[in-house]
Amino acid sequence: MGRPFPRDLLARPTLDAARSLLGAWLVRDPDPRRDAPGVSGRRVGRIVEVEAYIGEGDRASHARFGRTRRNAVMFGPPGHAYVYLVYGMHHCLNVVTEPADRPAALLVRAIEPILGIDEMRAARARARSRPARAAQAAPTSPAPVAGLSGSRHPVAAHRLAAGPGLVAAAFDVDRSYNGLDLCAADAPLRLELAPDDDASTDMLTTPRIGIGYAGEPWVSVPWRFVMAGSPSISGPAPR
DNA sequence: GCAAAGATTTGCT
DNA sequence: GCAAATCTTTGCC
Repeated sequence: MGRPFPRDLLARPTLDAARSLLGAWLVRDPDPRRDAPGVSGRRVGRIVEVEAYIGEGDRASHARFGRTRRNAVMFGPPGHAYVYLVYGMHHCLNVVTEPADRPAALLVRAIEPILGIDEMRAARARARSRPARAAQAAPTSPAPVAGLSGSRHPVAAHRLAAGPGLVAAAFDVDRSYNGLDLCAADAPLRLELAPDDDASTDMLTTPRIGIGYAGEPWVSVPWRFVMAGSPSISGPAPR
């Protein structure tokens, strides 16, 4: 078992928390209460891309509407999962940051798979073959054919979670995990410190993706953080 | 009560 | 490069 991720690192200003979260591990244990039949292996990946959403004034953040039923978790204590559905089909996983009553979170945009590659492939196949609404229903979907993604070619291992919707699909994250404490050592979905503090990797910052509606300065602030050189960052596969 | 848009991904032209 | 898929949430009447 790895070391649970310290909540203190997430209770700080979100841009600082982002640099701590980059490189951390996301761990997903089997969860028989809600998993599809056949899910038995642990999934582990290294977070290589996150985006910061900070405060009610951030016109790109869901918190811009003030506290609502959807975003209530963002207003809660740090270290919990904020999960929502975008475009009616994809789930997105966020890690809440900053002290309670200050709505902020980090969107997990990409993960480098470490363990449980086959389980991730199977989960992505399931996510594609059923509507998002059924994701929360009882675990009755049939086990998919191992190794097939539904496309002509199997997805390369390093691209399995290379995007926010793909992270949720590969790790079987849906709204049933909204509010879950990701710093708890016994949570089925949780954060862990990387075994070796990998300070060798450089971090890059860029503007956030897919928030053109927010206008300036929000479309330009460099609040997207990526591990330089990772083959698993979102978007077209890097050469 | 209804219309519109969205922190995306995929496949086809 | 563009559009479709899909459904919840927000905003306005």
